[in-house]
Amino acid sequence: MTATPATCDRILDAAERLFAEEGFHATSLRQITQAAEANLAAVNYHFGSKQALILAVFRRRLDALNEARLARLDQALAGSDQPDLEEILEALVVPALALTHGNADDGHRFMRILMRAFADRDDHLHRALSAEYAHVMRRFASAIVIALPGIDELKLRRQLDFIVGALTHTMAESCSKDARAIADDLVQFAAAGLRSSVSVQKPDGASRTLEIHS
Amino acid sequence: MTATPATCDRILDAAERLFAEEGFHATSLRQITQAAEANLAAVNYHFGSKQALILAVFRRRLDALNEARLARLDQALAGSDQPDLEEILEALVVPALALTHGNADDGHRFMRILMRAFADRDDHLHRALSAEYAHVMRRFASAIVIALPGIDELKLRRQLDFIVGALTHTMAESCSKDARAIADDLVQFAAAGLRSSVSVQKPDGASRTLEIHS
DNA sequence: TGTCAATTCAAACGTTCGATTCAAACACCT
DNA sequence: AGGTGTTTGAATCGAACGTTTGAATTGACA
Repeated sequence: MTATPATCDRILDAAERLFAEEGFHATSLRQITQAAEANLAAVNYHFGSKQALILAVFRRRLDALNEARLARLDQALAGSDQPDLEEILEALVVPALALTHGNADDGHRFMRILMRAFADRDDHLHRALSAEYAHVMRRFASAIVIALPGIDELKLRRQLDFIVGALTHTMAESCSKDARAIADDLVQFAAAGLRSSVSVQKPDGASRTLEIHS
Repeated sequence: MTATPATCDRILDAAERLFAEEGFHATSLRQITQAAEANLAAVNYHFGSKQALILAVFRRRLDALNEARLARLDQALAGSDQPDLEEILEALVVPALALTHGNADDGHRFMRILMRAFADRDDHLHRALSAEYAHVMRRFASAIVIALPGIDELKLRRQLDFIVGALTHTMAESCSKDARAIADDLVQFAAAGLRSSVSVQKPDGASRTLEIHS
């Protein structure tokens, strides 16, 4: 299918850039193939259809992103019986800015695409995205339950959505040079938010979290 | 311009629904006018162009949303010299779910549109959106600085982006019947995140922040 | 060098798009 | 009723869309 690296990848790169800038439907195959210096028919030859190209652009990075997240999560959990919450959150957040494998704007662009995909009722795309994300989020939820025993799991699901939303929105809006600082701030912000729901839930004196009062 | 309520508003309603479901570019004027039981030419007559219709759909709710936010913010600030952080955050979050003025799905739909608009490099739309949001966010940042004196203002800007991203993402993804619980969780989550950056910044004993109530 | 499969190319297909036109229908005022 | 400005209707425009086709080109192996 995708034997040669040349045309096939040039199309993926051009499509990713244009999709991020203009959107899926607003970008024509003629724009993509022109930017990729490829023939118009090359898209349907290599990918079958425009919809399949969208999915290919999408999977190329998201698969790697979520794989990196889970690998880093395993690493964070391997240390001890009581994993560090901040390390878990870094496993969720930091790989997102490692998307910038070559061009420094790649991560920024892909976050825009990610936000579009979330916003789209594109069905095929939205379905595939939600399914894959659900698996990853379940893993992270389990890890956080270990790090913060007693946390309400329904609330945790929502809070994970908060974190993903904050990460996606902020990285899509901000320039990529701030990505590292954003990630650090988000980890701290999210850790405090998560801990707060535990300390409210378990007001018994032995709470190890949040004992900075007056 | 928009004297009669009938056709003009029917078009706006249909456009909002279709934009949320299909996206701006994927929705044709023919779909909109057919759903609105109006003539194709009515769109260009009433709004001038498709782009202007998008802006009109957008402004109709966003103006009201941000107005409600600022009104509730003023109310939260009027109470005392030391405003309550949770009340400020509620002023940011709660009006978003009050968008559901008639149909319960309206707010959910509009959040999808909002996310699309953020993701779009639509330029006119993105520019107008960012400008209007910047004004509101500046007001909220000032209020939070009063509620949490000593907070780092650059970090606060990022944290406000976290909150807006979490709100938009979560309300767009979840069904609207959970909106109230989501808002409550988000306020608590965000308040803890904001307070954490202050307590880290000012570890001197007299920190008045973070007094775990109840 | 000849062969064959993989890839690229130019050209065209039918469809749908946003926009425009002009006449008919409507509402409102004197 | 007659005149005026506003709104809708049906038809049509050129442009751009995604897709398809079949011939030209390439490159590896015999």
